[in-house]
Amino acid sequence: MATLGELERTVMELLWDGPDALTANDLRDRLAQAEGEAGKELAVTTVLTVLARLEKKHLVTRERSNRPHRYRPVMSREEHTVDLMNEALGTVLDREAVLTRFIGGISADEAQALRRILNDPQSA
Amino acid sequence: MATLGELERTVMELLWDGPDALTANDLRDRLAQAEGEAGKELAVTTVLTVLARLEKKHLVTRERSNRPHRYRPVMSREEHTVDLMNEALGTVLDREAVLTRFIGGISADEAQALRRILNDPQSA
DNA sequence: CTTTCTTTTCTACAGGCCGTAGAACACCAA
DNA sequence: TTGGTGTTCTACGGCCTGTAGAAAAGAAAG
Repeated sequence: MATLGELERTVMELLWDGPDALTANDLRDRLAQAEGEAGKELAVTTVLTVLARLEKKHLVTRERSNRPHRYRPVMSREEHTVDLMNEALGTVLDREAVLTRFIGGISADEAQALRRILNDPQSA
Repeated sequence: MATLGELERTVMELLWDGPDALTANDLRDRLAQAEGEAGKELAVTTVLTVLARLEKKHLVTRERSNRPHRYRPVMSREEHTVDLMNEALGTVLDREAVLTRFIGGISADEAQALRRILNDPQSA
C-alpha cells in the first residue's frame, strides 16, 4: 500500500468529507480553516504537489477535462480503512487468532452489529 | 504507532518465529538464511542498529544482564497485528460501516469462527 | 595486570519520502 | 499581445531506514 504523511492524510480526510470533488484552491482554503484556527495558509503549489503524490499512490483521481482540475478519492474512507486492515492481516499466518483477539476488543454494540451481519449477510 | 522498514519487519518476523529470545548474531545468521538463498551476510552492527531502533519503538526488549544481549518481541505477532488494525480503524467515524465491509471480505471458515466467538465468548 | 577477542554503542552517510514552495510553462480572456 | 489563473518542474531541508566503520566496554587468556 503506501503510508501517508500528515498533510497527505489531512487532504484525504477533506476529500472524503467534502461531498463533491474539490480543486486545489478549495483544498487550500479548507486546510487553512481546518488547522484549528491556526490559519496556516499553504501555497497552492504545495497542495498540488501533495495531490500529485496521492494520485501516484492511486488514492485520488482528477478530471483533467475542465481547467481547474477537480480531485476525488478513488475509494471511500471505509474501503480504504478495510484495505489497511487487510494489509495488516496479510502478513500473518494464524488469521483466526488475530480475528479472535480483534473481536475481543470491540464494543458491545459493534459485536451486536457483527452478529447480525454474520447471521444475515443480506442485512449488510 | 510506527511504520517498519523492510529489514525491521524481517527482524520482527524472525523474533516472532523463533521460540526463544535471540542475539544479534543469531539474527544475522537467520537473516542470511532467510533471504532466499541470496545469503546476503549483513554486518552485526547493522542488526544491532535495527534492534536498537525497534527497541526505541517499543517493539522489542532485551535482557541486558548477560553479555550477548538477547532480544524478544514485546507483543505477540497477533497482538501487534490487532494493534495495527485498530490503528487503521481509529481514524474513522463510522466504525460499523468499516467492520461490515471488512467482515464481507473474510473467508467462510473465518466467518464461521467469528460467529462462534461472538455467540460464545468463552470459546475465545 | 595486560593483551586480545567479543559485544555493544557512536557516528555517519546515502537514498527515499514528505512538507514546502519558487520558477517556469500552458491556457484562456481582454 | 498581455495578463491572469492554473499546472508542472525542480529543489531543498528534515526525518527515517539500511548499512556499516570506529570507538568504547567487557570478558577471557596469559
